[in-house]
Amino acid sequence: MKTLSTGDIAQWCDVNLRTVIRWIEKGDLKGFKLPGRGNNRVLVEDFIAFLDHHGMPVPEELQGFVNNCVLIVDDEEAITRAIRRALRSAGFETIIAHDGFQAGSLLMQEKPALMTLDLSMPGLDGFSVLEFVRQQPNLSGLKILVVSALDQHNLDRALQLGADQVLGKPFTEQELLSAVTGLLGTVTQT
Amino acid sequence: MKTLSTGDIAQWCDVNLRTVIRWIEKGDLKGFKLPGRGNNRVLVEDFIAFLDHHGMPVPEELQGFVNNCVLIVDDEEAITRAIRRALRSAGFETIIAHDGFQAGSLLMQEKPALMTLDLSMPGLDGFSVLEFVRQQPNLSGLKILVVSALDQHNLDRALQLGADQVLGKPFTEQELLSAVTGLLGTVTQT
DNA sequence: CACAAAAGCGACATTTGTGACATTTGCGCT
DNA sequence: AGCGCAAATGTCACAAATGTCGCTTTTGTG
Repeated sequence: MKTLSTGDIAQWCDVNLRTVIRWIEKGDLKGFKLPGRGNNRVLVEDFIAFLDHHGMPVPEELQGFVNNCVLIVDDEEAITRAIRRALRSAGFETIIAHDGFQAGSLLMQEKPALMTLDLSMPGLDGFSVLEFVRQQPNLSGLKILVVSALDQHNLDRALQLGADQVLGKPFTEQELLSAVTGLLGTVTQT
Repeated sequence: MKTLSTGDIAQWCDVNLRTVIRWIEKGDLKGFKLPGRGNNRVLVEDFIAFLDHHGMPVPEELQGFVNNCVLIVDDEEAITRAIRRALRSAGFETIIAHDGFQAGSLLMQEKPALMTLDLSMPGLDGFSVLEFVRQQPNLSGLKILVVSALDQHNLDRALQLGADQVLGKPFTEQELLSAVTGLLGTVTQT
């Protein structure tokens, strides 16, 4: 659990220390205070989220902390393997969940940057997953890519419920990769 | 009753050991001194209270199963309400999950001390949940109480797969409470 | 008992927070 | 473009908090 001081951040952002403190005070940048006089600390992941959110470049020293993990949720082994192969070759970490319980636990445990979600898994309603996830404040950074064979109406509904992007089945490897890199784009190059 | 040394805390907080000692000296962080030359020790609960009080993030390794929180997994509203009512009156915290995804996420997020699990929920195979949970090393402290209307053969199988106890449906409030307190008894006393 | 690793401590170096004030930036207006 | 205003950012000095270093003592492990 690495943290950064205001001074570190001031250097990375090429900005005055005073300004960093103001960002934190105003809530733009998430941080917390040490007991003493309230010296500020920022979790690396929060800092990266901050950079990402403002389209700022991530310093090389912090590249290692960039989260490029993708959770693949689908009950069909064939699909998950295909997606994993494509994403791995593009340099992403992957985890696979074959049912709702695994999906939920792995999501909370591994905190992936993106989840691919099949809407129609037996016993798991993709829409209620979307609703549930979007209610969790600490998953706010999670990108969701819905992958489904359902019609446009259902895809639209998924978007409305909080999916970041949808992909109809069948899809090409190209389409998948461009969707994922589009969502994680600025952060993932190694 | 686990304790932490100043070095541990220094690592968790990403802060210098010297600073931790100063926090303790100043009374910000509650601790006690060993006989020798006064090496410091801090109770985990005091440390967590300290982190909490200052809005600092709690390392995941420490938030495991030191609570009296029970996760109730069942798709039938009536059942979950009944269980919750019984457990609440006995002083337990409760969370409810109505499907597999919620169960998985809440399990990892809240780290309850015990989970009641229905074996036959639509779309969620209780047995595979047992298998999955018992494979996760950081869930080793979790107690699982299986609640099911299935026959003895299936209950035995659940026990074999890692359930700590089973309870046939229907059950009385008494039976439920004695099962839960039996499992948590030794762990939750504070 | 011996040895390695961790912890305490003092002195000193460095960083950080704060307030008051100067400077720059963004933006609408003429 | 020029102007003016408000918001954001930079500057500076000082006090407080935190980090560093070297050394000693304690604790952990065989």
